[in-house]
Amino acid sequence: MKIATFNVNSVRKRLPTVTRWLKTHAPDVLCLQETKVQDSEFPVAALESSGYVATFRGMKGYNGVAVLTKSAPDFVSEGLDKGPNGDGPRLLHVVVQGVVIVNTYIPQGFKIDHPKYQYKLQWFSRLRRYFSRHFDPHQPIIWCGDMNVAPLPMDVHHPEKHLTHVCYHQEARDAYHKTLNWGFEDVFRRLYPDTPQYTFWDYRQPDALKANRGWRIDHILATTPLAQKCTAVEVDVQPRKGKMPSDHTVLWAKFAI
Amino acid sequence: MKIATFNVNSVRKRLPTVTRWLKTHAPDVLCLQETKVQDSEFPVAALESSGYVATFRGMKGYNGVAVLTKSAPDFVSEGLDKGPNGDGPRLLHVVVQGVVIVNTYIPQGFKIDHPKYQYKLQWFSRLRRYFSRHFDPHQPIIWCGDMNVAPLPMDVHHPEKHLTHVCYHQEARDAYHKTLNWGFEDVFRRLYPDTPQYTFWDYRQPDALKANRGWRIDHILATTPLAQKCTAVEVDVQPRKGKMPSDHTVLWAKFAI
DNA sequence: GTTCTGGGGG
DNA sequence: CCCCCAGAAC
Repeated sequence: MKIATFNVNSVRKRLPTVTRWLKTHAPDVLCLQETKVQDSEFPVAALESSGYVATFRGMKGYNGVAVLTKSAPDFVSEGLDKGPNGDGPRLLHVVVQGVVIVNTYIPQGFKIDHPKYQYKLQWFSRLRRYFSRHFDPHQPIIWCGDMNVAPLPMDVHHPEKHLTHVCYHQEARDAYHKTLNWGFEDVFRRLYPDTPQYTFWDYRQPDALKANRGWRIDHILATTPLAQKCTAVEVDVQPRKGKMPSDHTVLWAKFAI
Repeated sequence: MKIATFNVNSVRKRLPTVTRWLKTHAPDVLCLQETKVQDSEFPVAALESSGYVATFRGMKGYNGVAVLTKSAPDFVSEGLDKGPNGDGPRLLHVVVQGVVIVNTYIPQGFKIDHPKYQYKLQWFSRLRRYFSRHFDPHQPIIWCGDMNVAPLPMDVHHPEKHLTHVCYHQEARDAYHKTLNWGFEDVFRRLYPDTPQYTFWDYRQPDALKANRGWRIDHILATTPLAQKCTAVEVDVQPRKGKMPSDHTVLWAKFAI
């Protein structure tokens, strides 16, 4: 089973990138974040003709998540909680081929002294509760998406310069790790303990890609029974290098199931 | 000498269309209207590498005219008058290969009961004065551009439905013809007195192009000595049919000089 | 429909 | 830098 995650920064703007990637890589599952589109405008048809079923939950202008699968999921749920405060456009939980997949777009947090940052930190604890409430770490579960956290110094260029950045600040890393420690493993780091490899390069940073000034903030995490079956993980930089790129690129992992 | 006119509706958005057209048709002169770009942002380099010198006068967001020539013009002037009321971004007057070329983007006029319509009508009389002040009808002069006037019933689909439209209203046609009668001939009508042929199809009209519901409002006019040497005129519908089209298309004419 | 503007967001 | 939105223009 091949599963991928990609913060598209508008699924409508990135439709050619997405369909080409699906064609080339034929993943079983592609999780998207920042689709930035209302459900009524989600490009279902284009993805259908690429051979994928789209499960999506979006809103006007911001956020939005989607899961593309080769066949319809056996189960679908959205948001951390029921109701309007559940942040539907940030979490999709599906079951495909017996595997639970939780696709999240974690709040970025703006600045460490802003209420949005507290919201981000709380999001991780709410998510940990979500996992506890619904699953057991012995189940095969994948948690993936844009976590807006670079877990280790090697996961950001010039870490010492970013100590107060919402994606590297100690509290954010702690909150992320606490949720991860519910029962997940970072499959990229499992296979490549020492390889610096980014998944995001800021549009605003000039020559960010050329100079490789990026961040590893997109992750695929798996519970131990699944992580043990992970045979390959790769960051595909191609989409970021191509034309009309998202600021993120695709991360994928293969599992022997 | 081959000269063309094209309302691009943003020269930046239409750069691929323009460069492809230059490559395919190799005109001596291409006049552009609605470039919608400040002079500091005009895409000089891209047009230079197509082998053309760009003379341009634009503003932020609206209007803007340009003349592309194979070599630098011998003379350049902008606007109907000196100063801020001269409407520089609506008129460029250049001299190339001994031929005067006046490229205009005539005000559209909004609605016939609006002050903008009076401004449009006045524009034609100011332009006639411009011709009188600067030229003689015996000189070889070309006046071309987006005139925002369909001169004859055959120049608009359903003329009877557009009697109060600012581009077909009698006063607008009269104003246009009065300026034309200073000493110009419509070279398209000279060669094709009875052929309905549009140059503009409204984006908003569904299937406008397919159903050919358009307007002939872009024109190439020449003083008699030059008009007599006109050997070919054509509306090239290709750019309007292609992807990312302007709402106008290219009109070109060839002169045996 | 398509492109601008300006403002918000990352 | 690139995306969204709403509003204006044609």
